[in-house]
Amino acid sequence: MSQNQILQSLIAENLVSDPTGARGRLLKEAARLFREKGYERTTVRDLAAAVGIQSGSLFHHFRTKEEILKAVMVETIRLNTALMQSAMEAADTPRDKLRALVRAELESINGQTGEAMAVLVFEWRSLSADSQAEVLELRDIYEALWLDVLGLLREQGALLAEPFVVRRMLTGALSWTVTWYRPERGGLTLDGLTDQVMAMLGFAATA
Amino acid sequence: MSQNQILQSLIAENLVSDPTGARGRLLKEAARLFREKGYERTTVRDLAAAVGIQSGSLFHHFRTKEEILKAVMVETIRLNTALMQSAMEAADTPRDKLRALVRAELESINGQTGEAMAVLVFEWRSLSADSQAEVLELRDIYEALWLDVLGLLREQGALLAEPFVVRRMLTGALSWTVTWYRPERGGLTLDGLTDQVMAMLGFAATA
DNA sequence: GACAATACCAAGCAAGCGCTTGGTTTGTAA
DNA sequence: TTACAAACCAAGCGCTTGCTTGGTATTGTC
Repeated sequence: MSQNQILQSLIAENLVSDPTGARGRLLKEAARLFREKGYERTTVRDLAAAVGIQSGSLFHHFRTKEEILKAVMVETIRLNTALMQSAMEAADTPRDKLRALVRAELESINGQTGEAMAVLVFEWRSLSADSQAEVLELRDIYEALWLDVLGLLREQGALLAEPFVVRRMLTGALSWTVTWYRPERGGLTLDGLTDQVMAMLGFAATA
Repeated sequence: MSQNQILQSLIAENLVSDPTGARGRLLKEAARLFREKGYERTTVRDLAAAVGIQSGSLFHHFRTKEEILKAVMVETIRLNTALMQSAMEAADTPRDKLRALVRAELESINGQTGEAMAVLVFEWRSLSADSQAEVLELRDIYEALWLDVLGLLREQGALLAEPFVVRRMLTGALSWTVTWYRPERGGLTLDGLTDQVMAMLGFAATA
């Protein structure tokens, strides 16, 4: 299934908003602004202006500002969980599955959903405790994908460190790319970057 | 030189504030609050209350709230650069130097200066562009320490990936530990965590 | 073409924000 | 004891914030 097909089916199931609709457009702009200026520094007036309405009109679509932040996070996780699952299923060996996961996460961080992913990392504390708990549940689903694959590699002896530690290190390392990786300037492509990550873990690049 | 000796000499040179003095205590509380609630959500009234003065009195010590954030970051970098330099010089082989750097960075992130280090990572955007430039200059000094060591290992063939990529991945991975590593509960010590990081990079633990 | 429901606007409220002001206390040294 | 600066307080100003309110277009449905 292509990336776009996955997105379409999630929209059909009402799990993520159509980016061409009013709600979807707002969430996209919100992700951009939250990443650019941070959640706190982004005012409801900024958000409204970004989609061309009055600030008060926002509250017809969302009850609070925080609900917007939460929606950005929830929808991002839903989309990326689906993308990862699909990427992983397409690979055969544990090693290739790991590469697929790394590649997929790098893509979600540095591609279309990059702004929303950065928000997920950097604006976590701005969520209320209740919302944090809800979002965490969703995250667990796709963390399990990683741990399964890393566990297999560990059994094979291809990994010297503990799977749960490696996953957490990779979470940090891959998220952090958002602060420095610029594919447009400089020769490192997404596949090249994926190779570098695999090499760092001791897996030589495939031909 | 012990950690404490390094701190004392920096205080003597007026490069960091004495943590027992008024300014030092404020910076320590500021780091705690900034990390706990974020810079924007921390009010000058919070900061003042934390050291037992009125909010207006803060501005006798600092001209603006942002100046407090900047001071937290600057002093943290100064201290940690000194600590890293010292840790690295004590090691002999490139491999041991790398381990010393990893261990030192994990300690600064998860030890005494942990709150300030977390602020450095998560509140970066709250600094004005001018302040960012100033702080970046300081960072470059200790980034060079890492790149030197990683470059040596690369030449030796002990590292499969590019030094600058590895350093950036490690920055993310090690910073991220602040969100999950809890030495007090759970058996993983700081040395154990350091071993795990080295193992992830393909370096087996020494006896 | 009537009628809801949905989407929006214009205006502004109450609270909280960073910071300023004018004046008082405290520490230090001659 | 006096002199003076550093450290602090009490009060509050001007502004921005998230959000509410009462009303008006716009849209889809039969």
